[in-house]
Amino acid sequence: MKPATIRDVARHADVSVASVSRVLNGVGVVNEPTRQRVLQAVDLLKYVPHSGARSLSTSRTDTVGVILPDLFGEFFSELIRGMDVAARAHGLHLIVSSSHDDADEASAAIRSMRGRVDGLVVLSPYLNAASLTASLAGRTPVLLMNGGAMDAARPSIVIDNRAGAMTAVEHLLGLGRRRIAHISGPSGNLEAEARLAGYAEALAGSGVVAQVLDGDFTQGSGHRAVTRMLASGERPDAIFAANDMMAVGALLALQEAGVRCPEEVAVVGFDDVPIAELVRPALTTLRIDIAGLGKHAVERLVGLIQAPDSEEANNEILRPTLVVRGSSTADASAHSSPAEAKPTAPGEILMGEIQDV
Amino acid sequence: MKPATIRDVARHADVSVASVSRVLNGVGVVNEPTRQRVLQAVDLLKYVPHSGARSLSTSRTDTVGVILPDLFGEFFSELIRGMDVAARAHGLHLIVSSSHDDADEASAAIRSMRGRVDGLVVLSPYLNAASLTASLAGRTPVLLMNGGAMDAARPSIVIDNRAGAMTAVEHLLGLGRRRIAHISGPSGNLEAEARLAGYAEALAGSGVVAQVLDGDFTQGSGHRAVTRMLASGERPDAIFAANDMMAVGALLALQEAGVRCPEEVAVVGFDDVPIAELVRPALTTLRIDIAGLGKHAVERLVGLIQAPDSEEANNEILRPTLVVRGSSTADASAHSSPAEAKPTAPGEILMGEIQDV
DNA sequence: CTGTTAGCGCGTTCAC
DNA sequence: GTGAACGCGCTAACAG
Repeated sequence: MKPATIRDVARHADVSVASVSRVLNGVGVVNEPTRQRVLQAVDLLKYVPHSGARSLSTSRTDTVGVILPDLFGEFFSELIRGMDVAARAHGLHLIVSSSHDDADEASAAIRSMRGRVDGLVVLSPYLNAASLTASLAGRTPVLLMNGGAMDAARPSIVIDNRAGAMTAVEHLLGLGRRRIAHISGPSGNLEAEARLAGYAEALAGSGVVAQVLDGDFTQGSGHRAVTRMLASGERPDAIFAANDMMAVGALLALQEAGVRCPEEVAVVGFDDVPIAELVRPALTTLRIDIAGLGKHAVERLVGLIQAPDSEEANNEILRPTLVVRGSSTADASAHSSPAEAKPTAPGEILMGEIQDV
Repeated sequence: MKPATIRDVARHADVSVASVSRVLNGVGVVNEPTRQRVLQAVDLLKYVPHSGARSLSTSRTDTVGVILPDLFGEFFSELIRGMDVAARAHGLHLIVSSSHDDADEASAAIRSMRGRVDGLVVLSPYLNAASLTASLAGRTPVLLMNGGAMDAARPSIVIDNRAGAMTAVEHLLGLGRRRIAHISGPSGNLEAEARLAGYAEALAGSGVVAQVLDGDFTQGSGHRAVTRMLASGERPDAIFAANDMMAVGALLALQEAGVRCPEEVAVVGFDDVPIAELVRPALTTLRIDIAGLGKHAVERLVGLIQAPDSEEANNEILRPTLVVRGSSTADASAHSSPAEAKPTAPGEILMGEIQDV
């Protein structure tokens, strides 16, 4: 009852394993009669090549891996979707490994990938480059996306979080808001820290005093942060959350407290996950084409796999784009009104660009 | 520059490969001195076991695969998240293979998994059991989740789509709605067809005439269906969409047209994806604990892997639960008001149960 | 306790 | 054109 192997097929077709291999891989030349006999045996025995064995012998797995901190929220699912698209387009399988909150776990995960994948996309916002490099012995091509302290010696893609955050704050300042609070991401997270830095920097020149509420990138933390702040009597006129999920939590907290958005408090998020334009008011945010990013990452990884040293140390920086929606418009009529419901508001303002370094 | 192999380590530590293997796998007994020499060599050479080779020899991959139709929307990402949780808990890797819209693609995908995984969770709502079984030669444990025509001879989990749909319609009828339209899922999709059947059946007894709008499970299709319907002059007083994404699309279309929900038109979805409770009005839907489902699926699969014939042909049926939110309450004050904004509305009504067959 | 060796399933030189 | 044999890297008997 065990699955047939290539030898079973060879025996059945009365040829050698070499011929079977040739037929199946379409390499070399085989006489038509032999070819037919092999094909016949293959489907009689329902033979399916054992990809593990094949990998061992070819040292190609036709699989790429992705190391992620976690799988919550829409950011990572969108990213995976994009990566999957690219992987499939190149005939590759995708193996995901998540929930690596610290450097050690991530390192272990990376190591456990040896012999399983041809290349890796690593998102580890908590990992510093040094610790990462240590894990990355071997010659496995790796594309880094650990926003922040990037290892200049390795191919990478980073999001310009600081610039994005500054854009967000400047947008709010431009709206005349003067009490701008920030809901931060988890401490130790490089992306979160860069966004916080951008917030602080943008504020620095304006005389507006910074007010930071602790968050951890989850919707619940955004909700709690705002609820607590309101309870303490604080009344900012704008909130910049370090990501969209927290911004959504903030939006809900405001609604529960009866505080109108954007009239009383404007809200800006970061990432532009799909729900950003579905909530009401729709969320102003810094757009990252997440799925596109995932796709692009895999494509670069494929390039690395095919030509390991071609684009070494190519560090790419993506600048997020400001998308203005109802949660931060001066126009009060935009708030929760049916007219504003269309998925793509006509008044969307886009800024920013993608630049290569 | 090539990665060190176990033989390099053995040579370096001046022992045999067997001893290295013993030390690394903690099996058998090894003298402390030898053990130390091995460990030393391992980290000098930065040796990492080649899991591919190990798999070939142990015939275990420590990986489970999941075959999906696509990766759009929140349903699949939630499912993957749940599966990942369970996989990690069991020390397994997860490999995803998506975008298999027809039986052939899915079959190919399943076959290509041989030698890569220890077991498979297959979601293929387009696949009939016969064609599936053909692909599933070998002894690879497979857990089916192709809602609908389940192969009674294989372990499976199905969602009681028909019952769920009936519950939805009955809920709307109970609200006094008499013109209930249905936005269907893609034709040929078993889940979609079962939901449509449930809709029709629930209506049959009530004298209400069925009205079906074509959809394909995407938000856009729900939006278009409703827009077109309104344009044609039709005015239902309720819409039951075959999934939440289409329901969200419907909600937006209604808003754009200035039709009030739930006052004029109530809307009910299916799945209870995370955004269901974030849109306004919050969406009444049939809850499936998606992440829990994914987790449970992997756990059953693990059981199958450990004892292949233990629970054979255990067919499980999950009954979705009605969750009433703002989009279908009689109470008009619930609509878009701040008071209704809290994530978990106090007035939530839950029905249904999970049953084992 | 440790070393030798035979596979795991397949691709791939080489001679024939 | 075709086949025999070796190697991929590792585990698991089996001897010693």
